Amino acid sequence: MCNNVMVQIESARSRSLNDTRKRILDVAVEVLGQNPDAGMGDVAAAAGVVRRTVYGHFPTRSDLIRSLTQQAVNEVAAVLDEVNASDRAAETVWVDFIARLWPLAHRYRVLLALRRGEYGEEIHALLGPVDKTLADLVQKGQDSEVFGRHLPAQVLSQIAYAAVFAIADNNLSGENLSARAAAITSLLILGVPEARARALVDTQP
Amino acid sequence: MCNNVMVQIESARSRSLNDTRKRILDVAVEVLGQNPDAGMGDVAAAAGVVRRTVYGHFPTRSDLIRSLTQQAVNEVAAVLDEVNASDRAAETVWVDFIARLWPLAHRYRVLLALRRGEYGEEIHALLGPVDKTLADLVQKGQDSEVFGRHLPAQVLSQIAYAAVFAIADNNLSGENLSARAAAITSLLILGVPEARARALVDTQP
DNA sequence: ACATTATTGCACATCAGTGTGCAATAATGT
DNA sequence: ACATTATTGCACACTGATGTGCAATAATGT
Repeated sequence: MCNNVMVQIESARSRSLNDTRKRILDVAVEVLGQNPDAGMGDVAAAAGVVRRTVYGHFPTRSDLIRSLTQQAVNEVAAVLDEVNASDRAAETVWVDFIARLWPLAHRYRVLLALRRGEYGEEIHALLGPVDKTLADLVQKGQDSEVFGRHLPAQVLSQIAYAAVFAIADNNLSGENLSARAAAITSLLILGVPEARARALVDTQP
Repeated sequence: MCNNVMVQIESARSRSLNDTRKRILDVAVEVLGQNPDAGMGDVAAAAGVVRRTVYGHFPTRSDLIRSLTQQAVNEVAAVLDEVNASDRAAETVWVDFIARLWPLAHRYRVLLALRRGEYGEEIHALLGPVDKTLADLVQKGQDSEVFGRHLPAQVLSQIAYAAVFAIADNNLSGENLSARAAAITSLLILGVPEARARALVDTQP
């Protein structure tokens, strides 16, 4: 019974706690996205705290990476599931997906950066469901003849959405402009004719 | 004059020397391509020599990376320059380029892997001329209306040939099959209609 | 056989990053 | 004011990778 009080107290401390924790996570996404080999010290410095504090929230570098990846995957998966819930045509779903993915793409390029090197396996595992859902969507598009068959759905989906991340990455100027461009390019990759691609993108803001 | 003899002797030793050096370079491409964070020890082990021997040929890890990158860039640049020499249409040149690039793509995915993290700047510098030539080629294609304008030539070229590397990477099965698929996909990215893309790829083996 | 050179094996110094412990201090809620 | 908790500042041990030095050894060309 006394324990309940303890628990309440513990959850009461959580304001400032979650605050710094969240800031560390945010800045870690940024730092590790730019340099996957950045250490705990770099993250701490960028977050404006001392290295020791980071270890207070994440006992291990692995834990930080894990939490980081988990959050990124969760957000992407949420977008994908939400968009994929309807029974619209694969084309339409894809356009919608890219449109909502775009704001996250540049931020979460850390996912692409971390897929190689040391934590690749783990990230691949976390990313598994997303990859599968995406592959299924592309497969569905291929079955209904709206997407091309020049590559198997599994790899085609990878290339198509990797391209979106790549475009977001090489994007130093107009954000709004490139959002359209990214969507159109990904549709081209999927084998959608340019005219049709433009029509799809423009009729769904 | 005696020095000449020395020089001759020094170049006479070069059989076995260049042999191990080349093997180390070859295996380093492989190892670092799979894991960019691999150390000198890993490379040595994979090459079947002792760590000390690697340091005998490459005084520093940086030197190894540099030589590695230089070789890769040289090969890609050679292909590109050779193909780009003629005054054929941009489409045709591109298809030719991809066809000759393909055998190198999987091997030199190390280039994409190393662009982030620690040596990114240096690699970017070495890759600069290639990137520029490629951008110019795509620009030329855009000027003659055979390539799309959904993205600026500079980033479009990056996306298009990065996709080729990505396809080569996700390629666990048919090599010959994917060579065509890679070429077609890259053309789609460049805004070439699918029918035209297939025609281009098929009429130029 | 001889001389030259590449390779090996081992020891060693160095360095950067990780992770921990603990007391002092600042911020917070009540 | 008080108690609780997060943060800080330092100390330290530990690990893994880098790079060097040197003598022993194997391989090579002449």
